[in-house]
Amino acid sequence: MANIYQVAERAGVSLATVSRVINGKAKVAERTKLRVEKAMSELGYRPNSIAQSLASATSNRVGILVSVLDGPFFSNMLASIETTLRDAGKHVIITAGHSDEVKEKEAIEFLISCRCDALILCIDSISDDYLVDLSKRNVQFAVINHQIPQIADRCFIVDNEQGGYLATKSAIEKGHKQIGYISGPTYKEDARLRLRGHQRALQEAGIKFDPDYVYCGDYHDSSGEAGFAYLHSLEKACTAIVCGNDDMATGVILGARRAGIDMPQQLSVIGFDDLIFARYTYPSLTSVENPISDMGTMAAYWILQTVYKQRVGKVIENMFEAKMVVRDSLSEPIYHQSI
Amino acid sequence: MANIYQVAERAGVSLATVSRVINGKAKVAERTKLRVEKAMSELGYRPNSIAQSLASATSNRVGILVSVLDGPFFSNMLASIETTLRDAGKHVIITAGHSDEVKEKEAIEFLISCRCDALILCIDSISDDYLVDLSKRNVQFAVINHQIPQIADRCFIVDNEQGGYLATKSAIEKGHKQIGYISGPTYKEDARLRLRGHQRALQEAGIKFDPDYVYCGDYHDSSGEAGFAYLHSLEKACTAIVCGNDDMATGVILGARRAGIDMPQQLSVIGFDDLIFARYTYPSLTSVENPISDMGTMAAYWILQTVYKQRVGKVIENMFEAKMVVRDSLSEPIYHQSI
DNA sequence: TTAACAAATGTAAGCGCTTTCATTATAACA
DNA sequence: TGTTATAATGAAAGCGCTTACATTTGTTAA
Repeated sequence: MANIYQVAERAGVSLATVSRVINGKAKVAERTKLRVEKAMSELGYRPNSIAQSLASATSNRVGILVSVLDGPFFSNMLASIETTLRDAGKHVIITAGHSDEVKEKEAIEFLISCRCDALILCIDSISDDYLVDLSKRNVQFAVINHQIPQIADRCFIVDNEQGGYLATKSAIEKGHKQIGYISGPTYKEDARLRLRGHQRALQEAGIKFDPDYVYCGDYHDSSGEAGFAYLHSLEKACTAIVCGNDDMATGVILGARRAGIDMPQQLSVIGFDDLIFARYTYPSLTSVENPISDMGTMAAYWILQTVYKQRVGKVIENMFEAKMVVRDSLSEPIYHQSI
Repeated sequence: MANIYQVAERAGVSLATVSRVINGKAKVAERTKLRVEKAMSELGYRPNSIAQSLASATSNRVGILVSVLDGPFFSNMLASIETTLRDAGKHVIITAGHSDEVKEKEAIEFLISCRCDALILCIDSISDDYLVDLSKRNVQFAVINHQIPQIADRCFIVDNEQGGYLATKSAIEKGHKQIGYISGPTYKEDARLRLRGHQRALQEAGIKFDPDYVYCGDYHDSSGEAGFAYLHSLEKACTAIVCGNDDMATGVILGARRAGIDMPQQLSVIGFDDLIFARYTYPSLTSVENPISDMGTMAAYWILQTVYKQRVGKVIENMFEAKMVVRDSLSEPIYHQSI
């Protein structure tokens, strides 16, 4: 493939001039610019991005680290990040951390050794302290789904507390009073915040919060089943179960069906995330939308603006609203209907 | 960050020697090797992969193009490709083609201009001819999910005919005789092959193939619903519907439930792909496993072997077996049970 | 001891660009 | 017309490596 010398020769200019028309920064006389462009297209010339990177000390690579690459949660986000960054001429390198602290750190080091200009991190096993340290090593990065006070400007999150609040509130509005909650692991901040929102909704409605009606799961569907079994065994049965995510809600649905419980008549179920399969469960799952894709796009814009000094016509927002997506798995409780 | 000169200086050797210990190809005396390694770790040195790429004319990048990045189908595959290639020290650049011919071609050009050493293509809108041409432009690539005779050695596919055969055969074995089929768009080879397998299973069982019992959908769930409506309206109703993929099978389930049909008692449904949500539908979906993830891994091995001349201890296979995954949506037909 | 050869290491060119600084062409004005 | 300011272009160094080739060092055998 042709290189910049050959273009320069063909256009009868120096390679510096060719470089100028490639980058469009410095000004070049219109006539010579046309000559150069003609030579470039005649030769089918494409700048060698590797040489550009080496000479300019900018790789134009953005590294993305997600905790799980397989599974539906991040795929929309990856798609929107990829689109946004590719439009800006950046390359996206994607790695998976497999929800493991060691592997996630390795992946970060891998991305750094790839000379990424910036990273987007969607992780769940790495401590805040590590990330704060990372920010001091002058590694540029954005964090999705995780709020770290010291570096809040580069964190992009959904309002988890509000999401938990809305989920429980929507159950209360249907008339539910006995509401179980299956939480994600409470060492995770998002799980804690969602639970806190749940409590606030109860309190606001004058319903006493009873810790016995909270089961702490691990965000996987099996713990949804286990949580259902636990809540089902309690003296006073729940008429609704709010879950910290959709996977666990799915587990509840499976468990409840196995127990011969009619949904939503006898039991309403609410999830969180609004994953793609929420509409395929039976009954279709009412859930809190997690705008993970918007967060990814915003993180990409933040990087374009902060790292690449591009003017993106966007206001950078760090916190995203949660919204209810109501489907069939939420209805009025049976004792309410029978009045 | 330190560069190779500083390492060389600290170790008291020339930079060529440092380069040799980095790459491990040429031999270096054990003593000097240790000195160099000591210097590297003391300086926290990491080779600059961009400079390596430029000097060696190998980018160590592999580009992946998938037709849809959002959605569950490819995410497992991406995960396994990424793991395999990262272990081999390659960087993975992922792009989406959005099932659009122009965009897919643009994406290929983008990946080429990224100087990828090789591509892995999972696409559905680009013609065979284009890919054959591409192979002549000495672009190295593997194709997943698509069989092209001229370049068969670099194509990795599931045995679609066998998959379609197995799906229908499993229905026949349960006693179904009136079996509807909802096909993917027949301009796609995989859809045609799956349908052909369906026909073979019927023929083998002595059931006459009736084209009226085939509905041609577009692989999306809405066309599953439409296909159900069509098959349901026929004089003699089907007791089982075999679908070209899981999305359409999901559409059938939704449509059938809306029509008040009991599944699987009154209607069995079989999908293809065994997507992650197959176990969450109700009834849980019997499907043909599409080993997309294994195919991705194999394509990665093929690239490591063919492009990077690495010895991978693997036999490269191009065609993968389809396997039935039986769940609740397939049962004996009602008239059979009542005997 | 020394010739002959192999192993280890060094030298230097080059990969294809960007960018600083120097130079030349052009324009503006007295 | 000559002078100066300004715009356009060119020359050349360097980004951090790899690698062909040259040189030095070490080893073996006569």
